[in-house]
Amino acid sequence: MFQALADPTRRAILIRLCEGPASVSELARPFAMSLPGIVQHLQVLEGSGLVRTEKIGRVRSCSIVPATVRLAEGWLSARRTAAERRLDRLESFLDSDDPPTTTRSTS
Amino acid sequence: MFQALADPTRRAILIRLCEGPASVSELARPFAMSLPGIVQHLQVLEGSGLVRTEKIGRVRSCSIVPATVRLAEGWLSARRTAAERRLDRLESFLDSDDPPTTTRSTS
DNA sequence: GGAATACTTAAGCATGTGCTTAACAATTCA
DNA sequence: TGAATTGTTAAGCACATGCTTAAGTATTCC
Repeated sequence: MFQALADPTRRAILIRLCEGPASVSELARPFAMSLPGIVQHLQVLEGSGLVRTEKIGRVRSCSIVPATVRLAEGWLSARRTAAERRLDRLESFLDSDDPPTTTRSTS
Repeated sequence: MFQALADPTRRAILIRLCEGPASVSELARPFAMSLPGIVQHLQVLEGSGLVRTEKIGRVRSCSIVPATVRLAEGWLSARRTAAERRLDRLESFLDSDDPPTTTRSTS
């Protein structure tokens, strides 16, 4: 998932898909890149679950999957809040003289 | 930033750093990987701004930078809400007969 | 049917990434 | 001082990644 987000072209494709579904060649138009190149990026995006595609007739329609984006978001949020929570505890420990609830070093 | 998050070892390092700062060799301990390998991952993490390091004496102390994590989170959040907003408009359009506020196709 | 459209597949190539080992600092401490 | 600890640098290697071109395969439209 983060692997899929790591490439600027793929992020640009995601940004475009926020405005609505698009065909492969519509997605390719803004880029100075061959169609197969774009298709390969789409495969990575689809493999990560960030994008869903459906072929109707000869045109493949691509759309973003918000739930998967939210998943990545949730991962980051969990880490960040854990880190911040720790910093908050540290801060309040430094501010007051009250003994903290639990620590191992200060027996 | 997403590039830095794309590697599982680096994500594991981040998870560890949520619990507090750690030295390079402390970070390396859980992994079946040489020290230089870990150092290289730390360089990527520091380059992305996700981790801050400071060398005191002969030990380098590494800590997570929540603000940068929040930045990545914000990027994802912006995309997701844009995509969801569009889907909500679509849904309410399908549910009611009221004309939507703005669209280009239905002049 | 036959030409145009919209992709798809396959192959190949240059560069990037993740890792290793080996050798080299720099710091601490007996 | 000199040995142990902690990290750094450099080189090299295997494999992954991002791209290309060339040649297919469906679909649609005339």
